[in-house]
Amino acid sequence: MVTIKDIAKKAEVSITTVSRALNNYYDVSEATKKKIIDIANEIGYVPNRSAQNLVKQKNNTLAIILSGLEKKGGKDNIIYRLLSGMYSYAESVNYEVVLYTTDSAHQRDKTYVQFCKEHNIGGAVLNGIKIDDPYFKELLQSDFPCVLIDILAQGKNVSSISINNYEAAIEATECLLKHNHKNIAMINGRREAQVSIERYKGYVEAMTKSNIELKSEYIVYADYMEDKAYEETIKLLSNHPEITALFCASDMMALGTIKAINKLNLRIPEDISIIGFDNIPLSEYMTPPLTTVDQDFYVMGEKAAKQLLKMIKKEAYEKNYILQHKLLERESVSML
Amino acid sequence: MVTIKDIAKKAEVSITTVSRALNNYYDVSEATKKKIIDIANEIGYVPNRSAQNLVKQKNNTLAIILSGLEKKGGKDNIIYRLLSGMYSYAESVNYEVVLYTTDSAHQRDKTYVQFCKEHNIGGAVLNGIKIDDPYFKELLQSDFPCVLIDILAQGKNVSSISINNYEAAIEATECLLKHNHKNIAMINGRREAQVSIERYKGYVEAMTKSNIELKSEYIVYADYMEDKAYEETIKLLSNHPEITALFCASDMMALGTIKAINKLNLRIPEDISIIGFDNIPLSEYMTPPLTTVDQDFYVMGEKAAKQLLKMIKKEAYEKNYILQHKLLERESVSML
DNA sequence: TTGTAAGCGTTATCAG
DNA sequence: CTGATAACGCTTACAA
Repeated sequence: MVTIKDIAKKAEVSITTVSRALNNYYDVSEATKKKIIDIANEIGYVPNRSAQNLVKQKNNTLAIILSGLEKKGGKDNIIYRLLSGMYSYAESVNYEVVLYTTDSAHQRDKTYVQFCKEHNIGGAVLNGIKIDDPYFKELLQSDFPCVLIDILAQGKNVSSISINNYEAAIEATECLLKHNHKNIAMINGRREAQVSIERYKGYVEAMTKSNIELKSEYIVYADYMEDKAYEETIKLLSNHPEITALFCASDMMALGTIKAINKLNLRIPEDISIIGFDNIPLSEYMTPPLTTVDQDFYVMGEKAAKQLLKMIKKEAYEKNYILQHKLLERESVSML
Repeated sequence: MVTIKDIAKKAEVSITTVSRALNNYYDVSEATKKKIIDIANEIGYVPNRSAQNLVKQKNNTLAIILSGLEKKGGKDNIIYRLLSGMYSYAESVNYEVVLYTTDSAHQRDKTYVQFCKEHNIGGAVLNGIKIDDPYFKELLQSDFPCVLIDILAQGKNVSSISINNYEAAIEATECLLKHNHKNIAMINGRREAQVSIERYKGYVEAMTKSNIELKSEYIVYADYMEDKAYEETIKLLSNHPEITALFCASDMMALGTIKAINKLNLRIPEDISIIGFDNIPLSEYMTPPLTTVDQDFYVMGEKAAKQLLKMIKKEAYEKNYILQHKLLERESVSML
């Protein structure tokens, strides 16, 4: 390994001078600076991050904590887009990103806080974490800056980023309403998840505003899972053949729902209209192309990193940042 | 920050003893060990990775070097699956994974070798790197262990992992042949890419074995890009209406091809049969579901990490590891 | 403009 | 079984 010592020896100066030259300090003569840099390049010197991080008590790295990188997951491309956006911004400000998952945490029995301390993390972006995860709570109580995706922030060093799920759900439901549907069911995600609650509220609001009586049997929960949505839809439509439209709280669930509808020999959108949420890449390739609410996860990742940096640098930041969403009307909804 | 010093003070022992107790050395009494561990937990001690890495001259981390995390990319889910597999294995052996991209490299003007040295990387898995990338060449010549995805290994500390692209292409082409197609065109990737070359050879072999004359006009290159495949297909089918089947070297290109076929008012598979490559999540949801060659990128990522670890530990490893592929016959190919 | 020396948190060597 | 002490590669007062 080539170290500044080697450079110092070769340049016949002290390691201090080398360090200063390499870090572009003001108080070193042009001549020596040039000599040192030349030698450094010549012998292929690369600074040792561990040593740097040890001595400077901080470390230009951000963590992204995810619920898991699953073998079968990733179909929705959400994590990929979040990650890309985050990397892109982090890179532009010379930060690095490390990834940690709840799986690893529980497998290694290392809490998020431990992970962050160990790696001298500046702050973390969290996605897909369940709010009752004890490690999550611990992290929020620590004073690591955290940006939560899709969960409203509470706590002193915490901020959040999401779209306005309530409004988006209203728009989605109203789209169905506008097409004269009245018996509209909702395939929701998880009862406890904030996004699900918001989307449910939006659905309720739109229905109520149109003076349509709510039926609790029309609301089912499928944990954002394709398979479960399939099963729930089969049950739902078998028991309630009067239903003509379905609002799914995620495109992944819409996928399962569509399978169920096909299985029941019903047609989309002739018999059943369907609207999704997220705009996953698949959605535009489905038959028919899925009408859905677009969320730009790439931008969300970027913003999250940006937000985190502000928090780290103690600059002003928005506690709950709202991103624009967009209803994409494709072909899975038809007039009744 | 809580350090071993703090623990030492509280336990009234030396830091040496603390270190030994925490690292579970044999030569420390049960009593003191317990005391130390209790105190460590009590005051929330977390080891400092930078310090550990500095003193132990190695670092349990692996790099994955990718061609880029693009805003619009990731639709094929390949990187996600590779990453998941790699993380999964790395985790099981207590290694960490850091990610680096060619984008960052060129943007920051930091070569892969520099990145690896800086981070004290044990070895790297590379995917999607162009073989004429100078940083890539430099890395191969350094003695960092490298595992290449889809590029045959040459060099002393380099190994590779891929499916048998030649065989797979034969199977794919034969599938078309078996359905009585003769005018079979190929939408290939990049002329210089090894996988493209192998797949091309397989196509040629299958065609030749069936005594079908090869036509160079039937081979087009679309850089693995959806849009380009669209354009090339339009041109190809317009100029050669006798073509009845298309072998696409990737599902992403098949996507573009399908769009083109629809645009030309032809039907799949009645007018044109089509076969893809990769088995991306989208492929089974297309209309009709795409017949394609399945590659298990999750397992590929796992194996790559496993291979890398063997190399790092100087154990025996296979120079070119071949993974199983599988032809998935769905509904985009029909009998002529 | 340059050098000396201390120190970051940890592990490892060696002596007791 | 335990403790001084050096060392890892680097930055940063402070001194010259």
